[in-house]
Amino acid sequence: MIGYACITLGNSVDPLRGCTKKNATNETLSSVIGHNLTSLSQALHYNHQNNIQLFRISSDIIPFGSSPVNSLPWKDSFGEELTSLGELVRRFKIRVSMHPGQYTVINSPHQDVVDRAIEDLIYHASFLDSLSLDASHKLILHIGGIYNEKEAAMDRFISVYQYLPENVKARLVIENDDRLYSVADVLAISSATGIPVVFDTLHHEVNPPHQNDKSMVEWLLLCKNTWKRNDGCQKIHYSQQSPSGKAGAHSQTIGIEAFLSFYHALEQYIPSGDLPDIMLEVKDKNLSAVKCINSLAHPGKIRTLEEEWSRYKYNVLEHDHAIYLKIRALLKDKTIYPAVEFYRLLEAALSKTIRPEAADNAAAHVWGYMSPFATQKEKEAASLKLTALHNNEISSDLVKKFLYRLAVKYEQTYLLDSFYFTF
DNA sequence: CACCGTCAAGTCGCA
DNA sequence: TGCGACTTGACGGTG
Repeated sequence: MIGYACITLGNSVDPLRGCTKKNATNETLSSVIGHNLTSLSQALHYNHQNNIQLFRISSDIIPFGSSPVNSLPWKDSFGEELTSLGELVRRFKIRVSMHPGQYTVINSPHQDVVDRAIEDLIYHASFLDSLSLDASHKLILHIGGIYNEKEAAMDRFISVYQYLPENVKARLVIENDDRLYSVADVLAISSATGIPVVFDTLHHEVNPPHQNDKSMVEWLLLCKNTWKRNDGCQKIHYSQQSPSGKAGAHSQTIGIEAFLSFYHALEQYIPSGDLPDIMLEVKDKNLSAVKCINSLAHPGKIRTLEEEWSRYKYNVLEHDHAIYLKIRALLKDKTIYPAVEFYRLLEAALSKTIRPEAADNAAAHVWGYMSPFATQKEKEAASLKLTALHNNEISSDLVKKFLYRLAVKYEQTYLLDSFYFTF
């Protein structure tokens, strides 16, 4: 399976809400939780409709879930919602996970930090428990800090682990990070504790073991051995270096070519029924998940690519008119399934900078959906905005927001389902 | 309504 | 001892 983390781009899932500590009244918390559970339900439906069976639930689903700031008995007051969310997860056969961030540290020398970290793990595990999910739905944790003494810090991790509640231990898996604990370190902790290891490809590239005597696939296979029957199949994190960012920064999108060569390398060592679940960590989230899934579909349907094209076409148009025409031509032949070539062209277009004339052209196409219904006032506003965009006097974001409001008003679902307003 | 500083968390490097 | 950087997306106050 291939999946993505926390956020579903596009217009089919309402973003999660949050609040600050000082605004965290019971009323606010309750309304945010209600909203967020609805959002999760939307995400599960989106994933199901798009053949995505791997999804990370955001730690922010319950604001201040492990803090005294939130004393709401949310498991009870949202019991029905949680039960039906769990049913959805099982019905859709989606494997979910949660991933406390870098600030949840159980190997700290400070007892209060450890206590809060344990509370945080309990919160995460109890959220998954509240959905009645089995132990293959995991909780991913980094090892923590080093504190000038790595051996001792690793020992502390191991001894704290022993005393974690059973429902946390049943779900806990550990991951190599991009600075401190390499896959070799994490495997050492795994052999002392039996905790399964999530292999993170980019962290491994940025922070390889000191004695790096193995290929990436060999390390990945060692991690595979740490997954036992009840844990479900091996999970890994896959991401690519952002060309513009610092080392370890995630890319905007998953480059399909590099992804496929990685995947095909795995296929040479692992039988197809036993390949790991791959969590993509990437800025464009579900968009890359769909891309990778479609690119691996072996008898793929051209219809799937046509639907993808309908979502991306105006984004492509505003980046590169020539590629827009190329993709249109590529999808003319309904007897083939040119997924990889399609995404290659898509990536080529979207990586180009937008020129004002092209942005104007795309906006004019989009405006064409609304213009038959628009009021005189809206027509005048549109004309002004499009001209200003053409002359590079206003940002295309501004024009998109204007067009988005009209698309909502006139219920242009074709546009609302597209990514034109997304990025 | 656009903009941008702030918020949460813990560690680590550097004064 | 203390402070800023690091990370992330949304909040929330300002203009």
